[in-house]
Parts: sequence; structure tokens; C-alpha cells
Amino acid sequence: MTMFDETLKKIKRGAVEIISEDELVKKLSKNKSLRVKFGVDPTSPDLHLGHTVVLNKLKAFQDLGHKIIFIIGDFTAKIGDPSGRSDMRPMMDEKEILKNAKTYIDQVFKILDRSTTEVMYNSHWLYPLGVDGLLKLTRQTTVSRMLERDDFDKRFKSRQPISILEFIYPLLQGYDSVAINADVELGGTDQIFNLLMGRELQRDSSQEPQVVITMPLLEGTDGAKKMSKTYGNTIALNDTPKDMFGKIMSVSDEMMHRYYELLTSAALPIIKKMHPRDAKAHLAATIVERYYGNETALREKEKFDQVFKNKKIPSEIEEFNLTKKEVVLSDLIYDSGLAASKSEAKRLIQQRAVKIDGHKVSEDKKISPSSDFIVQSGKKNFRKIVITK
RNA sequence: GGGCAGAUGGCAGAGCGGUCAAUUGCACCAGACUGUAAAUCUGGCGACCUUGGGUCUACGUAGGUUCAAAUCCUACUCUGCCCA
Repeated sequence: MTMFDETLKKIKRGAVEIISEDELVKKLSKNKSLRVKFGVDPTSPDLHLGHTVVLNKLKAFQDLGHKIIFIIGDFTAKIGDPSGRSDMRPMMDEKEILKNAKTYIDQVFKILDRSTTEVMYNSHWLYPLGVDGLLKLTRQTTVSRMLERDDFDKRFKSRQPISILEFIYPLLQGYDSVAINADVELGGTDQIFNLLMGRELQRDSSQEPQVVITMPLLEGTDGAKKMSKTYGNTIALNDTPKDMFGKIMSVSDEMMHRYYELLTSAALPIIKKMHPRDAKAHLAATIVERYYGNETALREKEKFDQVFKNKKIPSEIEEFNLTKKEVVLSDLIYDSGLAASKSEAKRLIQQRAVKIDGHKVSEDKKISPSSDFIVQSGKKNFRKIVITK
């Protein structure tokens, strides 16, 4: 196998579609550094493992000596990408967008190499574009072409609203490619339409159209929908090591293999032979290690075993200062943050989910503790109650 | 511009004058079991209280009818469809 074949193999690994492979080969064989575009709209402050599927691929490009153009869609975030959506997005506040953008960049560099990455904000060219420029863009495509899109088509057929604004989104994302003269653009499979729009607009501006590479979408912890903040099924890069580990452990056995496939380079046949619990623990440790280092990963694994396998009380527990001499247990549970409301606290007691120092509590009652103690609600929530006067 | 239909809890979606804090599914929480926070089964799932009971807030918004409204009426807002 030649060096070139090796390179191509690295790029193709895991990719769903490359449009077109011939063009990619042509671009690669020029032997110059390619401009690889990746854009994200900072609609929420956290990147999650779903994003890393593509980020890992970007890293691969980077390792091969290419330049990553990381575009923060501060302008497009205001519109909201309709891709894969079944409803309209709310318009976002500019301040919030910029705040999110900042945290995005920090997180992205947990994976990408800072020195060969260029970060750009698409408001830099989209604001100056103006209404004239925008109208010119809108002439490049037609309503029926837009309606060919699966997500729009579904919404149209199920009589859900689609605003004109959403039609404009793909044009703006496509224009980003023109603005930075992209050679390659990466994205999830749900992005295919937007990515292709870039090719079209580039052609209209007599640029060489970008090669489009799509990566699979990672399902969230629920195992059904794609990982997305809106569904609340994410594992975020900014999650604490504990949450990250725990969330991966809560994934179904079936999903675990999918995560292995898309997030690690592990050999799948070997994983399938492992005991599911051990395989999952290994996956969790591998991913935590990537973002928090080897030591933290080992520590989290130990803590997890301690709490869930051996059913012991964890070594580190959040503390709550109790100032009153006497307190109703349900109030204490609510005050210390173990329950969202007093009703819920009472319910937990009724369901025999509450333990004090390891002993099940059967009814709500006033307690007047003389020394510190540990309250547990359910299997995973602990609080150390510290008496303070 | 005209006509018709719709807006219900985190989501989907019942209810169409009192028995509705609102069927059901998903999500979520808990219990049992286990190989883990997998799977499965069971229970719970607005808030507050003097808790086998009571009070308050909630079915797009604002009013109205009624002893009583998510359910009827009016206006408004938003959405879809049809006509122009």
C-alpha cells in the first residue's frame, strides 16, 4: 500500500459519504495543504460527544498536514439551522451566542491542534453581505429544491410551519464556504443539503467546489434520537468526569457498540467478546481518559464500582450545612438539593428511597441530629449533612 | 382580503360543562431483580400544608356565560389548510 492509499484510508474511515471521492483524490494529489471547513452554531454552551465524531475526523486531516478552518456560526445561530428539525427554532440572543462561542473554542481545542486551526466568525462576512448580497444568494436556488429536503418535506406534509428564514439558512452556510474558499467541508449526515449548497455557491463564484464528507450521527444516551441538547440526551465534553463516566455506563448494551465504533479506534470483534459490563466500563474509561487524563479515568472507574457494584458510599460527597437544631427530614432533603420540591422529597421517603447513614427511612419525621450524617436518596444521590451552629 | 380547522403538562397526544391536577405513550424519578445508572417487571411523576384529607396554581392570551369551564360565548395572538 502506498503512502497515498494510507492517507485516503485514514480519511475514509467511518465516513458515510464522500462527494466526490475523485475530486478528493485530485485535491490530495496536488500535495498542498487543504482548507478543511467545519462550522458549528453556538446554540448551546456545550459541545458533546456527538460533535466529536466529526472533530476526530478533523484531527485526522490536521495530522495529515491540512489546515482546519473552524467557523463559529455566530450569525447563522441567530437563524437556527433547520436541518433535521421538526419545528422552528427560537431566535437567539446575540450576547448568549458570543458567550457560547467562547466555551466552544476552548472545548474544540481539547481535540484539535490550536496551531494549525483558524477560528473565524461568519458574521464577519455575513454582515457586510447586506440585503443586496443576500437577495443575490436567494436567486441561486428554488423553493422546490428546498422542498426536496427530507426534513422540510416532512414538515410541509405534516403541516408544520416552515419560515422563509429557514430557507435562507443553507444559503448562508453555503456562502461561508465561498467566503473562506474551502477545499473540503465536514459535517454530520443531516448536513448533507447545506454542505452541497456550498458546492453550488462556490461554483457560481467560479471557485473549485469543495469536497463534502459526511460523518454518521451519534445517537444520544436514550439510544434513539441523535445526540442533541434539545433532547437532553447528551454527554458533554464539559460534563464532570463523574457524569461522563456515569452517562456512558447508563447507555444500553446495544448502544455501547455504536459508541465504540464511532468514538474509539478499538477493534470491535474483541469488544463483542468481553463481558458487557466490563466492555462498557472500558468504554467509559477510554472516553473519560481522552478528556480528563488517565488518572481521572481510573479514579472514576473505582468510584463507580464502589457505589454501584459494591453499593458502598462514595468517598467524596457534597456537603450541606445544617444550621437548625431540629429539622423535618423531607425539608432537609429539599433544602440540601436532593429533591426538586418538598412533595418530591416526601414521595421519595414514601417509596423507601431514602437512607440515613445506610439505614432505610420508613416515614417522614422530625430529626434532631447531634453529629454529622449522610443522607442518601436513591442509588446515586448522596449528601453529607454537616451540623453548623 | 375571505372561508375552515387547531392551540392541553418536558414532548407526543386524549378529554369537549361537573366524577379533571387532566386517559395513554415517550422522557424522567424510585423500588425489585441483575451483569452497570443495560434489559425486564412494579410504583410514582404541578406546588404547598396540620397528608388515606385540604388549599392554591395550571389546559395559547384577555374577558364573559354558569352554582360549576380545559370543555360554551366574544375578542385577540399564533399555526395549518382552502379560495382570491
